[in-house]
Amino acid sequence: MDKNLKRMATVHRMQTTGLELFYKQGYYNTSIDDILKTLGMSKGAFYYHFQSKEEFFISIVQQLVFRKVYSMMIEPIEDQNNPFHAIETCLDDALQTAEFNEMDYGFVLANFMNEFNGRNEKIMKFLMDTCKVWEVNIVTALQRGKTDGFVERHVNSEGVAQYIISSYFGIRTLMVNGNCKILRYNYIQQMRNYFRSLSPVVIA
Amino acid sequence: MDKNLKRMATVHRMQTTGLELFYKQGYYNTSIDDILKTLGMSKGAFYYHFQSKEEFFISIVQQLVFRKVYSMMIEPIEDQNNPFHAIETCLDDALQTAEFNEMDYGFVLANFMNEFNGRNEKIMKFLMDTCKVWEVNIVTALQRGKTDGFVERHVNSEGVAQYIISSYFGIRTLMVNGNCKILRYNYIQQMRNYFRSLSPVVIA
DNA sequence: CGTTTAACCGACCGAGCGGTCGGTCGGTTC
DNA sequence: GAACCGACCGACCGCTCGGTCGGTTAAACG
Repeated sequence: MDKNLKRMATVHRMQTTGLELFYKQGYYNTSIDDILKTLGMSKGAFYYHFQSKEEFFISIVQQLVFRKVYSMMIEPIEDQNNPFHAIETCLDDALQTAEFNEMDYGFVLANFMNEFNGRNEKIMKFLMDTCKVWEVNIVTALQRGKTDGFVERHVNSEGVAQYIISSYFGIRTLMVNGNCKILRYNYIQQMRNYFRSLSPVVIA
Repeated sequence: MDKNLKRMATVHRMQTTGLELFYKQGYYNTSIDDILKTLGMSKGAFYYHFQSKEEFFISIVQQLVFRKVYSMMIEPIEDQNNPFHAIETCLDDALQTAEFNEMDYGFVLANFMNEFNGRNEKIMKFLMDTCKVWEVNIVTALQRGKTDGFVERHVNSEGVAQYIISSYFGIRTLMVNGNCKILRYNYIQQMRNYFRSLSPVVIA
């Protein structure tokens, strides 16, 4: 038991450090030696715990990325009444994290999807799955919003979910240039405009 | 003169082939030897014409990417009356190109911005500049649209331009998963919704 | 005709990469 | 206390990559 705990702790430490470096420098631009140097560990330790660099990364996606996307991008909109309001708050929070240069897991996803596209199908599948889960959950929230009268009944929920995710991926790409604060402000403002066009008309 | 022409032709051929491979496989995943093999040329020829891989890429951005972004993403919206209609048509055309797996230069930009972010500041600058020119031109089109009565006067043109580019970058990221046709259709549909919220209210 | 030169060739270099493997060492078992 | 094992070490291997350099060739020139 104690042994098992130690093993898990080590593996987790490796994954956390790995993700941090992969996120900052990219997968292909980060060598295993880079990670090991940061960890103060050796090649032997790495290949004792993981089969290959690829398997290591996949374990990171499953153990860290997927869970974090779930807890940060999905759970906050699950039990809210007004899906538009929930989504807006959630994305604004995520962008705020991004502003302070910390890892924002929505973007981690987009980043990696761009890096692996056409280069590693196996890894792409895991990333796409995570993305799809996000999309499906937004659709669910929107559908519930329709019955609750927050969302116009005729809107195409899949389309809206895709548009939301798209704009989020895109704004994060633009934010790498700096000016994060104003980009974030403008983004939320425009998202509100967009959501307005999807809301039932208020009869004053 | 004849010599000069030949030189230019060779350089151009190298740039075109280089961009194609860089686009398909990524910059860091494409070796100079890959490109030279496709061209049927030698290392010597490459380093005769270009100082380094980096300089080679920058020349591609300046000579090909910037010009193509200009002619495909900017010019089509320059002399149109209704900016929303012009932008919609332009982006729909670009997505159609993307659907058939050809190079779509809006995405080329986003792709490379993702790849070089945090890895090569010099190259990033050139890409960001191109992006900024695109943004500025959308802003110009929107401002003109205000005076012409197509755009609500109170809208934040910079914010709208950023939101448009963001959503475009993002949808292209999603399109790498396939389902391009439906993604494109949904995207244009949602963009129309969004634009509706920015148009002057029609008094029936 | 010989000389020069732009354009190109391809063997080679050294650094860095992912991955292997023989070995070490502290703790547990019997 | 001998045998064993999980966790980890680090030298090493094969390979790829960006970049170098001493040629070669064909056309232009005088």
